[in-house]
Amino acid sequence: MARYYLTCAIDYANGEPHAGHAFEKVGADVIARYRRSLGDDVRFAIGMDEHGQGIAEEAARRGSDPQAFVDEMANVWGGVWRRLGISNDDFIRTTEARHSRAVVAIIERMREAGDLYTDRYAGYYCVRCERFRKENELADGRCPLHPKREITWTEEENYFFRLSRYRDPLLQHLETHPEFVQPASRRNEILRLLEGGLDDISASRSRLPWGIPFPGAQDHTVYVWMDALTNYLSTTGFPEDGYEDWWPAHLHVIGKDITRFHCVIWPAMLLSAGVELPRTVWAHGFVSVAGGKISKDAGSELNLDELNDRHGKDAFRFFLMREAPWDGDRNFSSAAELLERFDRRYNAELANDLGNLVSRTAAMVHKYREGRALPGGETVLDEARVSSLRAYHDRMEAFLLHEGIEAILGLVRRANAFVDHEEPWKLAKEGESAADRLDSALGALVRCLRSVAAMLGPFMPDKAAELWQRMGGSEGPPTYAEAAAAPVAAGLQAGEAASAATPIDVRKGPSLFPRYDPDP
RNA sequence: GGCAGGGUAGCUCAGCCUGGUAGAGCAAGGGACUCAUAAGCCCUAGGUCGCGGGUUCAAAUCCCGCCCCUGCCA
Repeated sequence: MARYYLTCAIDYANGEPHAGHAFEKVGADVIARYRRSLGDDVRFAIGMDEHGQGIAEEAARRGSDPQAFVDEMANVWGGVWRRLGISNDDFIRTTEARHSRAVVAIIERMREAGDLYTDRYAGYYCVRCERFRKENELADGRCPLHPKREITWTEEENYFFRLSRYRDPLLQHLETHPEFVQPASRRNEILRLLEGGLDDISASRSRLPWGIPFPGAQDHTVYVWMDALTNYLSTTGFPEDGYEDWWPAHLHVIGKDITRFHCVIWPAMLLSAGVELPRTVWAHGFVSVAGGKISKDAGSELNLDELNDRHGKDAFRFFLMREAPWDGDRNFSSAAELLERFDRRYNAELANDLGNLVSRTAAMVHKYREGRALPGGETVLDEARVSSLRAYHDRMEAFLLHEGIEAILGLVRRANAFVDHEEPWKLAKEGESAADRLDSALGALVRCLRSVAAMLGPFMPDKAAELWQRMGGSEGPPTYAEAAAAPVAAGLQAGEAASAATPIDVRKGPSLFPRYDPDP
């Protein structure tokens, strides 16, 4: 069984999660579930970044002890992810002992490699960015990203990491591994950044107690980004034996705003420490409202739990993946527009197209064949089904999740047209003479819905499982193998997909996606 | 300021690489049907393809300039 380790960026524990965070978690979860549906042994890790001055200050502001504060935040965030159906196998927190052990280990390896040295640093320090800014980087004497914060002149003796030394190796790695940074637009940005040269960066902070003590200099703490990045390694058990069962990671899912940390600093740290590099860093775009990240402004109208409850969590997951491209951005002009599109998509695509297809199929199988769909012969719908499976598989392997959904919906539309074209109700009236044709049509529809369930599983786990079971599937999530989709996944001939079908007992049930009628 | 991507039907976008009748989905209007969640199916879009030049028999599609938006870096 192939192993597959993927991660999300860990979240900074100084505030509440919003729809933008959900976009990343759901996308990564879709990939995790997709890999599982293919039979991979998946490890999916998410977590919290709990160190740094920003946390210490927020805790103080709330009159709380930092540890108590991050404990509370971990509960809040973890709860949200549970309600969204995020199937993470681990939840790493940077205040855990297993994490600081890994951080200390990697720092020590970097030191042994001769990549750490001490120097005096002076500059303006932005607490929110957790980084120094040069004078010419300031706007009106403040950090351009956080203009509301005072920025303070700071001088300190720091440890530095010889990042500059890794410019050429990194460039070479990106050249020889084009899949390392994706999508390609992000890779180009990193290439250009590297071509411009790299400065060494500080690896420690003094007078900042809320962090991991720097090995060999207990009055310093490890630079928060180096601390945070190492989480990907610490969930594998690094540096203990056996961590290589999961490392290198196949995929780091991150936001496009932190590519430099994941595509430059992190791999440089790993190169320095003599640890293998992750295979791919995927930088997704943002879901935004009125041009800004979804946050406090839109937050009142776009509360995550309310969005989750509006049409059910699976519908919300579907909406996020359907509406926003996984390789780009999606801006809504207002919170109202977002909700309107959510409602429309829900009614048009889930209730009308898919939900109705499920009920009309189940109803016909019961009305004309007492609930049992016979295999019948292959139809044009089987051809459409196989090509959808192919397209879906292609798109999902390329991490184009929104296009994967499109492949599913295309098949659903096709199936509805197929019903109207075949007119099974007429075939039923014709009796014996049309019996074969009726069986073929109903069989094709049931096979189609089984494949839809398999493809939909990563996006809408509960609804897909329900659909799967109604269409004669066994307990548990649908898989490629069982959904007559295995030949496609395995690259075999298309025709074999349908021939595996045997009589299928179909169950009727309440509407899978009841139409939403907003205050008639 | 440098680099990258983008500006196409009311909305969200595809097409542009490999020039030659402008497409899809949603929303809207009409029709035939009845298995179904009054859902589905079929028909209906006359949009200066950001602006101005150029190349060509022919440009949304290639070249040049400009305007606007977004991102990365300064």
